[in-house]
Order: sequence, then C-alpha cells, then structure tokens
Amino acid sequence: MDYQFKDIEQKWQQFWADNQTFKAEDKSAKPKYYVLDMFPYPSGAGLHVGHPLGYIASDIFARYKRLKGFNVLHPMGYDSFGLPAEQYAIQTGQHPAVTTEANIATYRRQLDQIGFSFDWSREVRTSSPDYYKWTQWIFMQLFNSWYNKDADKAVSITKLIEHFEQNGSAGINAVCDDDTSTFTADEWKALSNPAQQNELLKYRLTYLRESTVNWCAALGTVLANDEVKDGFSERGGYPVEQKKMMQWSMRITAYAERLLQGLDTIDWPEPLKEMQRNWIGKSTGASVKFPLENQVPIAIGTRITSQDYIEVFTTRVDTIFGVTFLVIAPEHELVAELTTPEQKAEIEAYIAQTKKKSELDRMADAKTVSGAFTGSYVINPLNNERVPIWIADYVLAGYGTGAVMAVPSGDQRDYLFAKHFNLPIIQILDAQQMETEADPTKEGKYVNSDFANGLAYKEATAAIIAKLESLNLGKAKINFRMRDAIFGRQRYWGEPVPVYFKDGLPHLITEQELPLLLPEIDKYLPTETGEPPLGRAEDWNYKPSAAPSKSPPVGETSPAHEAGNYRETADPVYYEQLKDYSRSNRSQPTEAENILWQFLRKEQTGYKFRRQHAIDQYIADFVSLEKGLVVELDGHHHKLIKEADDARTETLNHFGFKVIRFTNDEVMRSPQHVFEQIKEKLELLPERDKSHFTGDQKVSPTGGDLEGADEYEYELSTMPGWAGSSWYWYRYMDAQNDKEFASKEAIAYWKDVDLYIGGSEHATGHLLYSRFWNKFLKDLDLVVEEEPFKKLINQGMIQGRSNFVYRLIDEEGRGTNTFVSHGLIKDHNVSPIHVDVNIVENEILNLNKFKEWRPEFSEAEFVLENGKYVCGVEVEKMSKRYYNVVNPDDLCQRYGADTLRMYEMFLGPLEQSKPWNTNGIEGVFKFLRKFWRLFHNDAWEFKVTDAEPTKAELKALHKIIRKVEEDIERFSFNTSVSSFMIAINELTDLKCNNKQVLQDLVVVLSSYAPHICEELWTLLGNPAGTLSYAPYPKFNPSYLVEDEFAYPISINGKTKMNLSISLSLEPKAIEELVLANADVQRYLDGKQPKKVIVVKGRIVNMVV
RNA sequence: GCCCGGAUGGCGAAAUUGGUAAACGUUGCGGUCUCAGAAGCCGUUGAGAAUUGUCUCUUGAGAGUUCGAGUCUCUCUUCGGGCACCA
Repeated sequence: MDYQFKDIEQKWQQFWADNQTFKAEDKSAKPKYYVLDMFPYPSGAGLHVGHPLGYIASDIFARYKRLKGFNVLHPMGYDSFGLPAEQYAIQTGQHPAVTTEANIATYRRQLDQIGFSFDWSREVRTSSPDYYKWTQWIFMQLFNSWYNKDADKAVSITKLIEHFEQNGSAGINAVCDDDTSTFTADEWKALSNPAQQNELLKYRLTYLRESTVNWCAALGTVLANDEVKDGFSERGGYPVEQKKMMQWSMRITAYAERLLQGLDTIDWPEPLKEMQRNWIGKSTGASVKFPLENQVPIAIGTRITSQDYIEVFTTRVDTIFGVTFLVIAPEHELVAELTTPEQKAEIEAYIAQTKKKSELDRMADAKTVSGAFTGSYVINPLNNERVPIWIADYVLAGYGTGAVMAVPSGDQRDYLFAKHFNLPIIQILDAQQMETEADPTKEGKYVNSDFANGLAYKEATAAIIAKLESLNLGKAKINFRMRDAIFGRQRYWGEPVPVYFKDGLPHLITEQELPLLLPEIDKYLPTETGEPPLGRAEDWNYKPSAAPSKSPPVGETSPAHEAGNYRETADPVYYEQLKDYSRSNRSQPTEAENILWQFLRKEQTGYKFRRQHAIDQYIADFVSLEKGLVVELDGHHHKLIKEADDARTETLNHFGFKVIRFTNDEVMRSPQHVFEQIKEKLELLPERDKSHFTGDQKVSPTGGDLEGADEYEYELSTMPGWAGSSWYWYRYMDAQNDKEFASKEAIAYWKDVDLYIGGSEHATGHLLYSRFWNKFLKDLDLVVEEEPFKKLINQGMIQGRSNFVYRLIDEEGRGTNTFVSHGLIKDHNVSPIHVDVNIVENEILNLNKFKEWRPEFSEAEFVLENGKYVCGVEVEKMSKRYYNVVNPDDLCQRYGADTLRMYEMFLGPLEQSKPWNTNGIEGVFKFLRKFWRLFHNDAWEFKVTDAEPTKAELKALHKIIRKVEEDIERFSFNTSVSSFMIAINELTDLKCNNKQVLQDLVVVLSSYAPHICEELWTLLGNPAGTLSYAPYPKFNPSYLVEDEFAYPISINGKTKMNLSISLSLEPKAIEELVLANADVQRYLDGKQPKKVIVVKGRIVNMVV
C-alpha cells in the first residue's frame, strides 16, 4: 500500500489514547524526566501553526527520553482564566465557562491530531474549582506568611504575632511596608484587634494597600507592570493611567535578591536571564536623610511636617558635596507641607500640569526640563549647606524614595535642570570636565569635599558612608527597581480571592470553605456604583462557618486541615490503623465520642445537644437544634470519606444546619482546642426560630438560610491571569489529589521541571512569578527545589505574513469607505488596516470576498492600480488580530501530522523567529513517502529481507543514530531532519530493504514521525505499542571508521584539489606523498613550498 | 541612550573545537514518463569569465590575528528583541 497517512495517523492516535501509552508512572525504577510546555490559553481562534512548534520540539524530546529509558512526565493543560473569554462574554452574554469549555474542546482536537505523547490523565485547567481551590489555598499561605530577613525565608505569621506579644517590634528583621513604626509588647497588646490586623498587613506576603496602580479604563481593571507596554495595555492596546487604589499586592520584592541570585544556578537563555535581571533592577548605593531646615513658622502659623527629614537614594553618595538642590517627585507625600505660601500657586500649577500628562506624554517630553521650587530647604548633613527643594517630573514617585539629591556636576539630568533654572554647579573631582555636560566618571581626586578631599572614589565612598552612619543620617543601601506585583483584577473570569471584610479589614475564609466558587452574575460588567462584576452576585456574602449558600463546596470539607494533622504529627501508618480501628468498631462509640459527649452536655456548653439525631436521611453525631449546629466526629460512621461528607454537609446545610467536623485523633490529642472551637461556633451562630423544630420531631427545611446571621462582604476583585500559572507544574505531578495541591511523595519524586519550553514573552511575567511562588513554597517546605525550571528553551515566534488594505482618511481625520491600492498610497492620506490573508492571493485582494468579510466593508470602494487592488505586506506576529493565521488542521488534512511535525522542525533553529511559509512542506512529505517506500517493493507490497546488512548500509544507519542523538541533546531539531533525508537518500541509493537496518531506523525516526514509525514497527512484526518504549539503538563507531580520507590540498589557504590518503599515515609521510604527487607539482609550478601544514584527517596546506 | 541577539544563494537554511562555504529542502530552468495532467524519476540552479575537464570572486562593510577566518579581535552599517528621566 502506498503511504496512507490519514488511516495510519488516526489508527495510532486512537491506539495511544485507548491504551494510555504515555501515562507516566508515579513510582519507577527508571530515572525521572519532566518535559513541560507552557500551557496555552484556549483562545477562540484555536491553534495556529506557531503554537505547536514548541510542543513538537518538547514531544520529540519526551519521546526520545522514553527511548533512552527515562520515566517521562509530559503533561498538558489549559490556562483557562483570562480576559478574552470575559470580553466575549460581555459582548454576547455567553458565560465564560461555556466559551472556555468549547475552546478547550477545539484545542484538544487540534492537539490530538498532531500526535503528541501527552499524559492526558494529568490534565489541569486553571479555571476548574478542583484546581483553583489550591490557587486560593496558596494565596492563603501567602497571606499567613511574612518574610524574615534574618532567616532569609518566609515564616508563618503566627510566629510574628508571638514575637510581638513577647518583645514588641524589637528584634524583628522583616520585609515590611513601614519599618519605622516600632512598638513594645505592651503597646502591641493594647492595640485593638483591627489595629493589630492593620499592622500585620504591612508584613503579610500578600497584602491590601493603597498603591499607585496601572488603571486601564477600557478594560475596567488594574494591570501589573508586565502587562503594560509603553503606556498601553498589552492585551487590547488600550491606554493606561496611573491611579491610587486599594489593591491586593504580592510582596515579590521580598524575594528580589533570591530571584536574582537564582538566575546563576539555572540553564536558561542568557537574554532571558538578562531581562529578569533588568526587571529586578538591583542597584547598590546609599540612602541619605537630609534634615529639613526648619519646621518653624513661615509667614502664618506653624508648619508641622510628618517627618523632619527627606530621605533620598543615590548610587553616587561620593558626590554628596556637589549637591546643590534636592528634587522630589510631584506626587511626593511631603509636597504640600513643604510648599511655602509664596510658592503655592507655582507648585500647584506645576502639579496640575504633570497630572494632565499621560505616561506616554511624560516619556515623550523626557528632554524638556521642567520643575518648580517649593520654597523650602533641607540641610546637607555633611556640610550644613542650605539646599533648596524642587519638584520635577523627572523624579519618579515609584522608585527609591521618590526624592533625589541633585548633583549637576555628575548627573546629566541634574546638570540640565541646574542650567535651566540657574542653580549652582559644584565641581567635586579634580579630573571632572563639565563645561558642556555633566561628567559622571569616577576618575581623579575629590575637591570641594571637606574630609573627602584628595581621596579616590572607593575611599571617599567608604568614608562618606561611615560619616553618615555616625550621624545616623544615612547608610549603605541596596535598591531594587522591581515593585510588588499588583494581584487584584476588577474582572469576573478569574479566581475569587478567599477573603471577606470585617471592620474594613481583610480576613481569610477557612480552608474548609475552599474552594470559594465564582458566583453567577447577570452580566459581566462593573456594577452601577463602579464595583467589579462580582458585586453583581446576589446573596454572595460570607457567613462565618458557612459555605456560600448558592454554591455548595466541591471537594472534601477540610482536606488541608486533615492533611496537616496526619502528615505532620502522626505517621501515616498510625493514621491508617486509626481508620481501620474506627471502621471495625463502627457500632460502638469511640472513646473520642464519649469525651466529646461529656463536654457537649448542657452544663458545659449552655445548649442542649442530642446524640445520634436523625435529620432527613442522616443520623448526625451531635446536634443542637436551638443553634442549628451539627458536630460530626469523622472516622466513625462512613468509609467513603469524601463523597459521603460532601453529600452530608450539603443536605445538612440545606436544612439550615452548620456542620463542624473533627476527627477522633483531634479530640484525643487536644480536647480543649476542640471544645473551644465548638464554643466559638456556638457564639457566632444566632438562635434559630423555634418554629423550625418542636421537640424531637424531624426537622423541616428552613428556607431563609441563616437569616439575621452576621454576613460579611467578600473581596470583589479576582486574581490575575498569572495566579493559576504560577504553580501548575506541581499539579501535574499529582493532578487528582483532593487533599493537597500535590502529595509530598509526588513532589519528592518529580522534584522540578527538567526541560521547559515556551516563549520569551513570559520573561518578566509568568517566569518571574513562578520562580517567586516556587521559592515561597520551598520556604514552607512544601516543595523541594529552590528553582522550578532547571533548563528552559525559548522557541522562536512563528511570525505571520500580514496583508494590509489602506483606508482613505478625509479632511476631518475620519476613515472613509474608500480603499487605496498599495502602490498609490503615497498620494493619499490613508491608514493601514489588516486584512484576512485568506482573501488575498499573491498580494492581490479579492474584492468581493473583502466586501463579504465584514459588514462595515460591504459598500467599500477601491482605488485600483492596473485593475487590481494590491495589498501591503508585513511580517509580524501570527495572531487573530492581524488576520494572518495559518492553522494546522488544513496541513494535517493535506500532508498528515508526521509531515507537519517534521516540517515545523525543518523550518530552522527552534529558538529563532521566522515567518511561516508553507512552500517547503512538500519536501518533507516526499521524504516520508520515500522512507515508506524503503519497506515496500514497486507494487507497494511490504517487503524486507533478513540478510546481513552491508557495510554501506550500516554506515548510513549508524551515522544517523549518532547524529540524531547529538542533535536532540543540543535541541538542534532542524539539522536532524536534514540528516534523516540524507540517510534515506543513501539507503534508497543502496536499494536497502534490510530488516535489521530499517528497524533501527524506525526507532530513531519515531520521536519525529511517530505514526508512520508505529505502523512500520508493527509491519516488521513487533507488538503494537512497544515502539514508544523500545531502546534507542546503540551507536557503534566501528561502522564509521574510514581507511582513507580525501585530503583537501590547498595552497596559501585556497583549496586546489583532493587527494585520498590512508588515515594511518602520519603528517610527515603525508607531506612526502603530497609533494610527490604530479598534480600537486603542477599547482606548485616548480616552486618549493616554504612551509607545509598537515592536520591529520583534516587538511594539507602549503605556503609558497 | 543602555543591554542582548542576528546578518551566509531567488527563498528556509547547514557548516558542532579556526580546517573543502552553501549540506538538506524549496523555487526556477531543462529533460523523461503520459493522450493529457497529477505524482514519480533524471539533470541543473551563488556570481562572473572562459568553454569539456579551467580560472577569478563570494558569508552586511572595513581593518586585524593566523599557514588557514562564516567562525576569533576591533571599528562601522543594519535588522530584531528588551530596558529606559531608575537617581
């Protein structure tokens, strides 16, 4: 049979799915290897040919590693929360979950047809409650942690509280918003609870704070710095402005140094590391406090400032004697206080002017000098000079302290500012040249610098810092450019933040209440009062100890709680024994039950409890009807823990009961703690209406669930897109676990990602946040590696070829309905518009299809050249928004997945960006047919021989065995495709149909073209499905040993001829042979070479 | 402005430690097969001379190191990416 790729590919894809061929083992004697792709956002556009590039490379690698005897984890999933689905929902009213589901189905179909060896049993979706439960859980751990700088790691917040209670703030070296606030233990204890909570928020690794954020009005949300490019939103390209807002942030800055240091330990592309280094932006310098000149009366009254100094950060503290003015950002908090009445008008005008400027204007105006004098002065701490305080927008509020000491002799911006406003310029180094511009060099000796005079840079810096430290007015300091990451988004389609508000302060819900489900809302828009979409949800308030009434919790009631109890304090064997014990003694009360019963009797709690009380179909362990509280003791009445508990809880909630659960173990270990929890719960719950129950009658449904109970508002922001992707590689290790985000055993085995392939566009987003969360999880001993991705490869972007039409613009700057052909656009005022490449052929626009393409163009008119509309062309990112997408479906239909896989690799080096061009794909298809033909005779009948392979056949085979091995190890997939072609050409020329040779070749090629190889593998008589785990053929160098080598003979470095000489000869003998050769003599033309260079096995060069 | 990464035939590219530049594929051209087309197959395809076994030039430009440079060094041009009043 001819090469029937369609049948073959369908057959094997089915086979792999049916047999779970690529399911990774959780325990294995084989070494582990984790190959990960950056999981896709399932967009409505589906996959284009650029997406699978990295997946194909990683799949080849994963398949190769299986052949090499590794237990390979190669999973796939979906980053399924995000803006596009929500934007679509706003337009259509379609629930994002529905669109997302549909898009995932498309992605899955498209991925399946390419024949990837993914272990689909581990699929994750960030928008699934089973998954985001753990994203929320990690958020809670961050909320409950602070960064201890002494231990250089994150530590539980309870440790901090303990410390405050015992020692106050003394002795705490923490990453904190405001390390100037100090208090004693007594002061701490005297604080009200809200005040304490407020203080703790300054330490928590995720916190709520008023901060300056990037606000995108068009998207209705704040954005992180990495989501803003040049003042516009990365997604959608809408303008972004700065705004002060109460926002959730992640204290990633606590990890700045570790994130920087870690880069040296990982095998990542250098440019990517450089980007992260830039983003982190470490600079070493000093902070200096400049005391304010006076706080005494100026004109009318007394000015009281909140500080008596201004703190600046500088990398050139050595230039402090050259300071002639201080500049603070217009947004600086002291501006108002520092402004004197005379200067008030000027300052206010300046602030108004800068406020109007957008981020973009500000960057464009970078060269214009502007500023205003506040009227106030500080004192230079080292020479007591009066230093005027100015404001100017070249100083950024967000960096350092928002204030700089200006040294016009050494800093160009300060220089320009001084020249413009006629401020003095003081030379501070004898070698300084500053007639026309500032001289930032550090050469020479200091002058005009008091005690630093005559010193060189290094000594001067040290001396000045020492002096400042002795005055308590400065110290060496390291500053980072990186800011804390804004974590809230005012959008619907994201993880709800597991937080409610009480007394205006955020509180976590309990772990038992996870996941906090996304509520249903009527439309996906902000509320009339400007609250995020979640503000529309009805009856979506936190009721203590209750799950949201509309959404019963999914998963176990208290997984983390239980996991904590048993895994940390009792060994698993004991836990199992305990369970067995309670099962076998089901009918008798356990000791724990008796202890609990003692406590629950009315004398102790103040309420009447009933034991073994029937509610609907269930017998509850202990029930208080007045309070509507059920106390359950686990490990006694059921064996199917999860399902049974879920169903029970749901039903009991439905009947108006709250459920609190304990295990036997808990009661036995710390009964007091258990009792306290029950008491607390009883206090919180309101008395129920007596009409709901009478005596011992069966309880009827209550309807108005917990009417009158305390209700608290949930946080209305959701988490940003990067939340779910910051830990997903751990979920793949143990994707079904409902007790933990992944089990300790799974994490201990798989550890980290050995090879991660994805785009460099995630350099300062996903990849930085993931490293941050990973380090945090490591600090909590939840994971084992400090860095999550050992080796990373950036696949290049497959660019598209975009086509453009040019819309005529009228005098008022509005677009018309007329389109001008590309050759004529110089004569017209036009604006280019992307046009679908599928309605353009050879750059000629199909006019009718264009009119049908979009309703707005149905009446379009054209200015043609030579009767045709010629489109413009540009290479840019392949994206739906540019209408230049080529999709893999058509190519799979036409050539098959094996061809597509190999062609994508053949295009060029994996890491290089390149525009997509389908032209060459025929060559790869021909190659596979040629490969197929090796196994068949002219009548397309399968035919191979069992004869001994010839030397030439073995040589061709072993060349490719070695080559592919080398190429894959260095991720040079394009060159192996070439080499395969060479090998097949050679074997075709040799008319090779030798079974032994071809079988090895099938194994070698199988990671690239798995379908055709599986088919041939079984045709060769091997059992189906064994190819994926067959051993990679062993390379035997002896087949490649040559007796002779055709030495290139060159004269003065120019090759003249080749001469075959035995490889056994030494350079001396080779030289003699070469000189004796008649042709060589002809080239030498009778001259005697001055020098002869012989490199054995390489070259002979003669100098004449 | 600063920091990375590139530049090789018509096109995608190869050359792994300094050692025969352009492998492999594609496009174009010519041929074969065929009623014809498709699919095969064969030849040819860096440039320029010469015209049967030749010669010269050629890796963005220029210099340098070397017996020998696409590869190493310096200067420049240019394209792509990142950062950017960052104190």
